[in-house]
Amino acid sequence: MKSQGNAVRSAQMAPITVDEIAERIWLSIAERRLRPGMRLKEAELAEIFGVSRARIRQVLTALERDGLVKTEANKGAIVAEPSAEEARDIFHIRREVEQRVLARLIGHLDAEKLLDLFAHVAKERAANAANDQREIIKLSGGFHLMLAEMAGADFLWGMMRDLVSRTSLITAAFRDSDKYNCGPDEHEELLMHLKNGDLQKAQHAMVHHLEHVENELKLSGNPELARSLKDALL
Amino acid sequence: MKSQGNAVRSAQMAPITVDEIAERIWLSIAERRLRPGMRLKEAELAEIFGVSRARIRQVLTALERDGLVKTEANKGAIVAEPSAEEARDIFHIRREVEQRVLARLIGHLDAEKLLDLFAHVAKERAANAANDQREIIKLSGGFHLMLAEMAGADFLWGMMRDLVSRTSLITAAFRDSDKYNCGPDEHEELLMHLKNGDLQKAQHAMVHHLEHVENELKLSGNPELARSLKDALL
DNA sequence: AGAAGCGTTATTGTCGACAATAATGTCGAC
DNA sequence: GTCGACATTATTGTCGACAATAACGCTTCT
Repeated sequence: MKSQGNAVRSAQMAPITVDEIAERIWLSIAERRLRPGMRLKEAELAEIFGVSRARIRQVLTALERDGLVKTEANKGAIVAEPSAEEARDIFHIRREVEQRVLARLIGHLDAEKLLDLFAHVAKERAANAANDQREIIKLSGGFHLMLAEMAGADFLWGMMRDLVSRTSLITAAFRDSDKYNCGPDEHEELLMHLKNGDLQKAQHAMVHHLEHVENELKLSGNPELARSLKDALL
Repeated sequence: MKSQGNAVRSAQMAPITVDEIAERIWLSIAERRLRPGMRLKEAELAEIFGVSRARIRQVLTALERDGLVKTEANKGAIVAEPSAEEARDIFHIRREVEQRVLARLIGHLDAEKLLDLFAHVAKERAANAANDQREIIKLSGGFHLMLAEMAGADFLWGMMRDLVSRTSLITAAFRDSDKYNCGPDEHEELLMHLKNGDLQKAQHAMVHHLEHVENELKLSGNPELARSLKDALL
């Protein structure tokens, strides 16, 4: 079929932004619709999203910064293929960063922010009830990002965006079950400790939460199981 | 004066790469020739380096990723203005990442790599003796990056590149003396522990080293001293 | 039949020109 | 004289076209 309208997005509507495209791709990776090793051709993406290649190039640069894709000079971009070792590094560093976020947050945390956080967890719960995978993924990452944002620490926020992205990829690559496991219960428990102003317990809950997520992955044994075409075919 | 040759780099020589331009700017920032808050106009940079604006745009994107510049939509890029709090966050995270690097490195470290590391420190010593600031800066960061690279951990290496860049900026912004202080002695001490295969001592030396660097900065008291015009005039 | 060299095609990299936006300066009204 | 609206300028954002490079298939020789 050679098309009648060549782009998915029709003509005169407001063009999609770089961030929106990046999020769409991120979600596709997290949902395992885009698998590690898959090729991301610029022209193809440009057509799909109805934008110029220059836009797509910015998207790919951003995705590479967040560890979701890997680009090689003159060879284009593929969905990144994290190793189990790398996954452990990421979780290790993430635990440290998240603890720092909490330490910085506990200072300037007011009633309003706490309410927003609880409201966010409520949304997570709703998404879980509705079994809306895409929303679950977005909100799970969003919770951790929200903490970093409220902490008012730009550097840590940037780190967290990176780490959340990479965690999404890792989860997509190494979980075996289909249920996404950054559940609202542990988030809420964390919030209770924050509400009480107990940094130590909050940090402990955070570490436990992240270890829980990590332990549900099959990072043991085989370093990386067949995901790309070449791996699948030997 | 309206010029006779409009670019600094003459015509038919091989064009400078994005990475080279980024390094030049990084060094200028680390040497305090470019101060925090200074505006980086694309056209200006394009002229200086004799490349197109598209190239410069890539450079600025990379520099932003490493925390050296901050860009605002439709308003261009300026040299980043780190706060003292941010500086402390960065050192805190850097200590954790560096320890992880060492833990990963200690496994596959052979005689050849160790020799390369000692050779690198020797170069640092030579640069210090010659008082070559630019070389000192490059080699100091390079040592830490070298450790990450030898550890074979891509993720940690990316983190370290980011952290080293940001540390350079912080050092430029907050040190009062002119002598650069990531000295070869402490690097060599670290190597001795690595040579002995003593991870604990190596990590301890690393933490001590980084704390030493941090403590030589004036991060106390005033959150950030006047650097931009608006700060200077209140 | 297999492999190496070559031409073709597909894909990424680069650039210059134009559009959109924000900053600046100017004029006029009160 | 000062404030506000408007025109002008400077700067960034976007795009389409072209160049460079790498992947692929084909032919040919052994």
